[in-house]
Amino acid sequence: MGPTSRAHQREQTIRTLVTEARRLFAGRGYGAVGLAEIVAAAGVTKGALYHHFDGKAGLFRAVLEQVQQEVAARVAAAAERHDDPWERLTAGCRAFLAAGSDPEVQQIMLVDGPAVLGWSEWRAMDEAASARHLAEALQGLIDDGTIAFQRVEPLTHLLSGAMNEAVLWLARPGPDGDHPDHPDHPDHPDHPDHPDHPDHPRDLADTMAALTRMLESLRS
Amino acid sequence: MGPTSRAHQREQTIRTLVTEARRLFAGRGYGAVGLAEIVAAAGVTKGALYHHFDGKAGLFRAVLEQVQQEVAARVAAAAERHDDPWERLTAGCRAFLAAGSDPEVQQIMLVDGPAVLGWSEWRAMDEAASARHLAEALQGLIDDGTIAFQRVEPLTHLLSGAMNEAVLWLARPGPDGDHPDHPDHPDHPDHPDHPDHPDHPRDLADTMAALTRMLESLRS
DNA sequence: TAGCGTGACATACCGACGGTATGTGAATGT
DNA sequence: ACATTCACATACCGTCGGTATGTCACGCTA
Repeated sequence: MGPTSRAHQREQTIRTLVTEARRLFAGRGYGAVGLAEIVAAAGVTKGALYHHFDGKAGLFRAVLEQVQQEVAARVAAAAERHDDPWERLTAGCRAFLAAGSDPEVQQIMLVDGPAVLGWSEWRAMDEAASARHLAEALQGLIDDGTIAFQRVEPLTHLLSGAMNEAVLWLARPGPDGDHPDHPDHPDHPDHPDHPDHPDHPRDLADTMAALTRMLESLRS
Repeated sequence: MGPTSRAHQREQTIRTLVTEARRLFAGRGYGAVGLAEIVAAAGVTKGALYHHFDGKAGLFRAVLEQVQQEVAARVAAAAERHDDPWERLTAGCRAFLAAGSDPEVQQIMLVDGPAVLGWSEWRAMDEAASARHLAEALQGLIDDGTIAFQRVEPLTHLLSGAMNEAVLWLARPGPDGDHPDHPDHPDHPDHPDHPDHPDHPRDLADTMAALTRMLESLRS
């Protein structure tokens, strides 16, 4: 079975640590989770954690990196299913809003990320993971004249910020408690009436419509 | 001089505590500032702090409330200098981007706020302070047909998020260190006279231009 | 294959921090 | 005047992030 080689053990420990930390950070936020809880869930001790990461923030950085990679992958996959640059952009935005429905994305990537690592480092990581693709897509549309000539950076940050906030708003808890403490998954949805978690199912569509209108308006 | 009445002492202590906490939180972030440092700067002890606030987060809440009030006041003041609803909106947005040049606004209101109090409470406070005015302005423009008919909430959050991110991006440190550690108070109490800095003077103009274009595009 | 260096942890411990319980003296109502 | 309450100060506690040190298995070399 699993060969107990050094490299394998190392990788295994790191993976478990990141996975459990991700689960706990997403559930109760960075500040409310202690290292003791993390290492207990991972079945190791603090010694192991500090052997592989430089402290709590370092572990969080690894978690954030993983989350960002996954979001970026989902967005890229959605974009690549289209050929027209404009379609690629809108599809990517749609995929981002959809990916944000994951509570892990909201809490780790959008709420705790900037506060724990500082805004500039968070921005740099987001840039490397996904904002770069957004900027490239926009630049392409500017170059071929699809949207009005302008610098990409301001536009990129405006759109990026708009979508980040939209993700958090879309995930807001409904009138009833959405996840009082743990986003646990009981087999029975509260209201079997409606399909699934969009508390306000029209919000996603309306938000995407407004976003599309904003993008559309940039056409020259 | 100061009448040493109970109410006066109370108010004085609270004000000093909030002021010093605001300065320290803005300078090094919520997590890096201890209560001991705050109460020492305010010239009181932890007993006083816990007598007036319910813990560190409670003090931060009071600080955030103050910062949000000030930003909202500046935005409102800028908006009220115009009569045309459209001008009021754009002027308000411009004032918000300018108000964000204050490092206290960036760190306290935009970075630590959501992480410390949780996104939903932060959102509720922002809603009460300023986002409500944005929503009302947009609703007015929708009602009189200036911009396309649509729900206000998605639009409000998209614009709010866009501007929040824009503020942080505009304040990014230049190639040289902007504020090595302490952006601590120069002798000039608040605004030197110009909002301040821009490391990249064209960024603010370009961002405002892009934002205006986005708004303009919503016209029906 | 015996030995040995190194990597991958576990254990024990420390200082600091957020929070609480209790004491105290001045201001205030009666 | 006296009692009460308020606005703190003091002393203390549990927990947490971080560190120093110990230990044992793996893997390379001779």
